[in-house]
Amino acid sequence: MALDHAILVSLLERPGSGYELARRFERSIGYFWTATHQQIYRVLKRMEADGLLDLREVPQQGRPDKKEYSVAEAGRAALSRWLHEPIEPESLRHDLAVKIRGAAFDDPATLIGEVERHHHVHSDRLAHYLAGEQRDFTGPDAPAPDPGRELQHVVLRGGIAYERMTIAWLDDVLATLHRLGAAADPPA
Amino acid sequence: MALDHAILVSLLERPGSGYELARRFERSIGYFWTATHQQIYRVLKRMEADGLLDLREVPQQGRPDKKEYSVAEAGRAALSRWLHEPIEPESLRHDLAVKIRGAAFDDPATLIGEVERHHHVHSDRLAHYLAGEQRDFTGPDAPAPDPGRELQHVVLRGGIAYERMTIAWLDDVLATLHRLGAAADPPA
DNA sequence: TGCATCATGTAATCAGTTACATGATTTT
DNA sequence: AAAATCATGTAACTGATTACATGATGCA
Repeated sequence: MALDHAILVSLLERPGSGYELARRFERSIGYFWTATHQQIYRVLKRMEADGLLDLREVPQQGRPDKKEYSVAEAGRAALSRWLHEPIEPESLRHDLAVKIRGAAFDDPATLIGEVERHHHVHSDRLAHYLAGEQRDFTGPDAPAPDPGRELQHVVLRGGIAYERMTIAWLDDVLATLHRLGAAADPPA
Repeated sequence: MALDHAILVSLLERPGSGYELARRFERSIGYFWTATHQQIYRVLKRMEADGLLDLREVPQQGRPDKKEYSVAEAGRAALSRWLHEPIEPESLRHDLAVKIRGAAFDDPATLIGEVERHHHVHSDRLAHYLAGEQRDFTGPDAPAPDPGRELQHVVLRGGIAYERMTIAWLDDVLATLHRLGAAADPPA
């Protein structure tokens, strides 16, 4: 149930509405935990009912009221408890790896376009992370470091390392697929 | 629904029972896709009912019959269709990253033991992958390469790269946690 | 005698995704 | 006039996890 904890962390960093949280889950915290707005609304409601979150209805002109959630004392305690519990190192779920092994039973060249597409997506993500790192941590206009920011930065460095590793591996995959294609289908 | 496809790939590589598949999902294919036996039995039953798999009941002495599944023509076609469809590059679900950001609201030193534990697990996995690579692909007793094995190898190289990257990142995380601890709690 | 392994499953619950639904405001 | 953004939700479905359940064989 790490979505609960991801929400607690995000709301401790800054209180906000379900909508705002959903947007944060598209960037920032979403780099390492995803959730859709439907899921978020459901969980917020449950956590508020359980007393983990406080709710403040903010009336707005011409718009539906905004429900701003913040972390209640019980929520903070729940997060702390979770931080002290060991968690399992996660196991991967990697569709592309399944596809690559499956390609042995089809034409490996089928996958070249797909792998290139993934390569492109990961290159974009890397560029995006690096820009964010520059803006928020290493650039001249970055705010002064404090423990919270240091921890955010080390997590972002993890994302950067992951994207770099993935890109290098996809290069390896592409080279392998081309090699197999060339062997099966030698030039005239 | 990539579990279906992971099962198809595994059964194409070698037919087997639910029990055998469950064990393969603890190693080999399980390096990049996890599933428990309960899940596997359920999915096998459904896929057999849908005509994607063939079932052969193998009577055994003193033991319950073994149900050996193999891929039917329709299953092969379904796999091929899936290989030609684009899939979304997966988004991460990384509990530990959530914890690290959460540590800003608790004592960061809490996490040192946890991070060391993960470091240990990933080091073990890396050693295990490297031994497997030696045994199956690069060592003197490794079978001759063919396209299927080349693809298995490139997937394994991905696992190795992932573990190496993760270990290096966890070193970075540990150094960061120690630095924060030292700053908060200077030596006497 | 007890534990691990082989071999199979059901039931209940929880988490996550997809589709549907509404309605105002702001920007192009 | 249309599209994007702000803001909230329900309902149905699918997928994954956890707990429970059975029973033989073989090893220490």
